[in-house]
Amino acid sequence: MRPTLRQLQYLLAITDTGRYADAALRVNVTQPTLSEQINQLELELGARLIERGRHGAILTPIGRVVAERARRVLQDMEELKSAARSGEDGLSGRVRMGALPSVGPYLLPEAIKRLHAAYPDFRLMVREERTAELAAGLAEGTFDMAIATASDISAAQADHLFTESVWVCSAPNDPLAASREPVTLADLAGRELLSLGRGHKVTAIAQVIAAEADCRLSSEYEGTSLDAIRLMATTGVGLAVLPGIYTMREALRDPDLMVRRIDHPVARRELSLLFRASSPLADSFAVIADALRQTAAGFPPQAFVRN
Amino acid sequence: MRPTLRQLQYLLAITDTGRYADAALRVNVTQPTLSEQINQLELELGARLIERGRHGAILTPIGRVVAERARRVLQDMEELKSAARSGEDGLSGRVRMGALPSVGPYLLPEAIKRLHAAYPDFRLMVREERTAELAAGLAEGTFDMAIATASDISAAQADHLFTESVWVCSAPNDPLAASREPVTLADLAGRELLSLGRGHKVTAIAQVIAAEADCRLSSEYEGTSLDAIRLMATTGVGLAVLPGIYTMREALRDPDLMVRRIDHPVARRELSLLFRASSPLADSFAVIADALRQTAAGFPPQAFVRN
DNA sequence: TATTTTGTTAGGTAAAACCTATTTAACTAC
DNA sequence: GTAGTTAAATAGGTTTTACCTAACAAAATA
Repeated sequence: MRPTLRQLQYLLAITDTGRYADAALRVNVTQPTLSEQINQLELELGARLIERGRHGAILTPIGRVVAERARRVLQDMEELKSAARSGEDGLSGRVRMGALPSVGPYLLPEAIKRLHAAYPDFRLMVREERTAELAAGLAEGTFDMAIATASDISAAQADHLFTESVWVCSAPNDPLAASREPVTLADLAGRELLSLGRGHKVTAIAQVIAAEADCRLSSEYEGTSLDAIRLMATTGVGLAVLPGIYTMREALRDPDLMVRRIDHPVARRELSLLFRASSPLADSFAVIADALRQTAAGFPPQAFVRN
Repeated sequence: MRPTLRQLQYLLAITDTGRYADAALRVNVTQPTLSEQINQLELELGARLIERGRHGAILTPIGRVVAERARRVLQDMEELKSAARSGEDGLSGRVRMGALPSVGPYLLPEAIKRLHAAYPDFRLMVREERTAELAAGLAEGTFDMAIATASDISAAQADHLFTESVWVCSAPNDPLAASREPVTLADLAGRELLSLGRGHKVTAIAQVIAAEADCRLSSEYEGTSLDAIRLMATTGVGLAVLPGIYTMREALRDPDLMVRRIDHPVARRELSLLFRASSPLADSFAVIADALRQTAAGFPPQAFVRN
């Protein structure tokens, strides 16, 4: 692209030295080269920039404003280079993560804090989406990575994080509240289950459980957030089906709610860190996955299923 | 200079289209060229910018910040180009003028106003200096032009503007105040003349007159501005020697001062617009000189010597 | 008039940027 | 699981251009 950056450098060298020969020395070319390139620059810009003569080289008024702007262009380029260089080692820059809304708010704040402490230049931009949107965003490049169930997004590469248990929550006066032991599917027979709206992973799990246990899944009271269905459960309209991490973080401390783990092979959710196989951020993913696992390790063990 | 502006353009084309082939089309090169240049860009910056694959081209986090900065660099370059183009026709930009302090304040404000009305993009930067500094500044390129006496700065090319008459001013009770006719040198014999400090053109003229008329030039009360020596003259300590334009603009309306023209071939000052012969601003100089002459034409004719 | 200083012009070379054609890689479809 | 499709990468050759050395022209000084 004309003018060339090099031509601008030449112009500045002449501006600073006031003499072609000295300027040529400074930019490590011969004086004729400089002369030719400056002529070309003037031709391209359609303006006389330099007044030549025995006195050396003097800038014209236009030459002065061009030189000033040239300085700025070169400065910007230097900044670009150093910005690129800053990302050389370790984690840095803005990495975009997609996360299921049933994990993100309860796991990521702490994990981000942990990562930020170790890598101050690192910024994780999180956006909550449902499984289908995460898959699409990952494919298109809207996300660099995502936290979701690996089996739902087969196109991506997965780094397994942990397997959540699934819990059922009821009002304290509910018959289920009589025990704290894990419930069997038989205990749920005929009951009404509450879950998030269509498209959410927890809803998909609740659907499978509902089919197995022969109970209905509420479509009348579809919640939009886990907090919403938790609060519905406290009123006794049904049983909230909640994932382990959320249950430990939010439901356990609610005195108006009783929680019991569901004891069944299908009542689990394997969460992984997902990314495109072609992504060059492999090292970063390992570090981030570690941070997420460490954060998860801080939760009560009941939140997870061993292995 | 690496990276090249063209490489940045290529990066942006890929950023916008998300596909090498489409990007190549947009920047009018073939896909392999693009591929090679981007590889080189990555090598130069030492960072992976693009994640390639069947899905097309997706930017890495570092790639995103580099692309953002690239946009800025190219934008700055566009601005540089249009800045250069803006000076193509007529007067524009910041032209630096040097002027004798005995002309500048009394002639230039009006001339600048006139020029600015005709050429809105034009800015004249004026700096007042004595003859020697004007000569040096013109040679070094500190000034694009100067208003001074051509014969004093022979190295420069001159465009004659006008020839000022020289006046002598006295207190109203001075014997010289008896008439309004031009004074001869005989009238000044034995008197004390007041002028600016050493190095000023008006002082040089006063010195010649003092030598011819056999009178002293005050070194005890050397003024630094024409206003200062005018005020000294009103106190009766001596006769102020003042140039025509200043006399018309400032001295004439002072009721405590009588002014008379000096009638002698040496009592004149030829002022020219001076510039380096090599300066490419020849067209501009003609326009500026015209504006100065027109401004001068607005003064009373006594300020000047015909021819 | 000779000399020095400063930038320009000429002619040739080596590096780069590009091109066409081909190859590789990773999905998709049958 | 093979064939087809759609991306980008590689190979080999051509053109452009940035650069060099050498010779030249202009202007100022000795």
